[in-house]
Amino acid sequence: MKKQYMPMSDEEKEFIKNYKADAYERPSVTADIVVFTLDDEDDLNILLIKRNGFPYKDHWAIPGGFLEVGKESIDDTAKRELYEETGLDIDNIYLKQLYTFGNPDRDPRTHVISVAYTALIPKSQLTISAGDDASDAKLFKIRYDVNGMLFVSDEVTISEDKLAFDHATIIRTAVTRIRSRIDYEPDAFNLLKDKTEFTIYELKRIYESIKNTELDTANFRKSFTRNYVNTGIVTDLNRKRTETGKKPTELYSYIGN
Amino acid sequence: MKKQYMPMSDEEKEFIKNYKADAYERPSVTADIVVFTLDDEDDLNILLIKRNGFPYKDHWAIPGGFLEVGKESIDDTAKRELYEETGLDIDNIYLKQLYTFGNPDRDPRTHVISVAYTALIPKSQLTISAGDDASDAKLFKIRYDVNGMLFVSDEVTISEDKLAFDHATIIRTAVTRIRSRIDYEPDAFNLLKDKTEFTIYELKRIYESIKNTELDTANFRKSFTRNYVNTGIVTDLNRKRTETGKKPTELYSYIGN
DNA sequence: TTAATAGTGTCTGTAAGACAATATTGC
DNA sequence: GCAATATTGTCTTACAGACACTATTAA
Repeated sequence: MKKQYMPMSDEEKEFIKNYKADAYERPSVTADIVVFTLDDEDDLNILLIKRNGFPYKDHWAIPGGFLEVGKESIDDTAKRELYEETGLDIDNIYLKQLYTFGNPDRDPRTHVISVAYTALIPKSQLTISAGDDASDAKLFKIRYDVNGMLFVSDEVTISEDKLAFDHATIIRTAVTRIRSRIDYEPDAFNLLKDKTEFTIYELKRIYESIKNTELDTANFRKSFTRNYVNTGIVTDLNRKRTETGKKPTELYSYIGN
Repeated sequence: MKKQYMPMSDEEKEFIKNYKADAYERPSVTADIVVFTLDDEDDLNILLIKRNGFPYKDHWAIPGGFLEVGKESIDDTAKRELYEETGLDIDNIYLKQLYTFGNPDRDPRTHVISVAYTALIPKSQLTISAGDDASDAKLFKIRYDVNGMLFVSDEVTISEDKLAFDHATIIRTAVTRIRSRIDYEPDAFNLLKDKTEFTIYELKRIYESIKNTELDTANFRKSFTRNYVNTGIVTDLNRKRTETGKKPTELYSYIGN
């Protein structure tokens, strides 16, 4: 790790002591998180909150919040906001930086730079509750119509132009990213209910939801074996799970690398 | 494109008018650019500047500068800084966002969020000049030793722990990124002296420099033909360039997609 | 036995890597 | 012809997709 920088000369110490950050106008910085999960029908969902303050009051948005300057890294801002929103154990969560959005007019208050993150979380670990800045929080299925995306829950459907800020763009970027990453990264394991004990079909359903297509069982097994079992990323537990009326299924455990 | 947000109610208009961005402390935001080029020996180089102000005075750093709040997007900051540093026509340049670095102690002055960019520019288009904030600017070959990277020019060699801020980390991230992207994206074309008229061997040398390995001519031609010529991304000019003592070489032109 | 799902085997096409062979220039 | 480089062809291996086939459970 990089050591902390030590000013060398008295002149430099003096400069830093007298540095006025206020000399230049500064923007606000937020971390905003696109939380993906699979619902009970194994459809890909994202978490949206309903804003209860201006701007975009009563609009749906992705969760996020402002960086606490000098106290935390922007990654930690994302972790903190995710914790406040979902209450989950942050350190074992898939949370990756996605892209930084910095148009001057994306927020009507002031120039706000948004560092966007993607999180993949099994629904069983999500405790969805409206936080301080939200009057509601819900999971929405991602659907498409001629105008782009739709966000569908049991009670509400939102078209993407109704989302707060540029959050539709952020979500589209996130969906594109996880769809392309799934082909060469083991991201899907993070959506398993229990990655220490799962069947290949549970994993396959995750791939199908993310890729939005059906996969061939035999071919999926071949690449699963080659890429994960044979490389040691996944261990065969040599145990089976039996469900009524079906042939028992082999169980695997995700080790990682 | 997303329409500009229009506040709906008088209440909301009032809120935005009275919004005090200063209520919360804000960080500074910079765009910093890792500029890659190939030198006359076809080695991969990066552009570094020597800082002439505190902090890290007289240390080498990647070019960059502060966002002008409310006036430009963070992408435009990167373009502007790159223009100020190299004087080149910004609109035809490969400039892509890399990653955002936001540790609170990466700059001793104050909390500075750095949105890092990668640029790929042919050396013939680079006019290297020290700008306002630099006493020198130079291209450096990237070399490796046991401790990590070295940056080597004719007169100077810098080990990565001598770079300003966390710029060694940023450069390492950038190198890793372009090395992996080269296998599935047509980034290499951006380093051609003239992408409207080039030979397959000029392109091959760029691939070899970025991947840091020798490539088989026959196999390179096969994938070049399949991925670029047959897809229309590259046109065969049906003309040859003849050099003395050698079999003439076919010329191609990059169209893009 | 049968319905339902788990799991295997085979064939085809494509692509990557190693490497041999042929082609065209200036001298 | 020869040196130098350009270009083509062949062989092997890996892998993805399509699809037919076999296996094991509960009822």
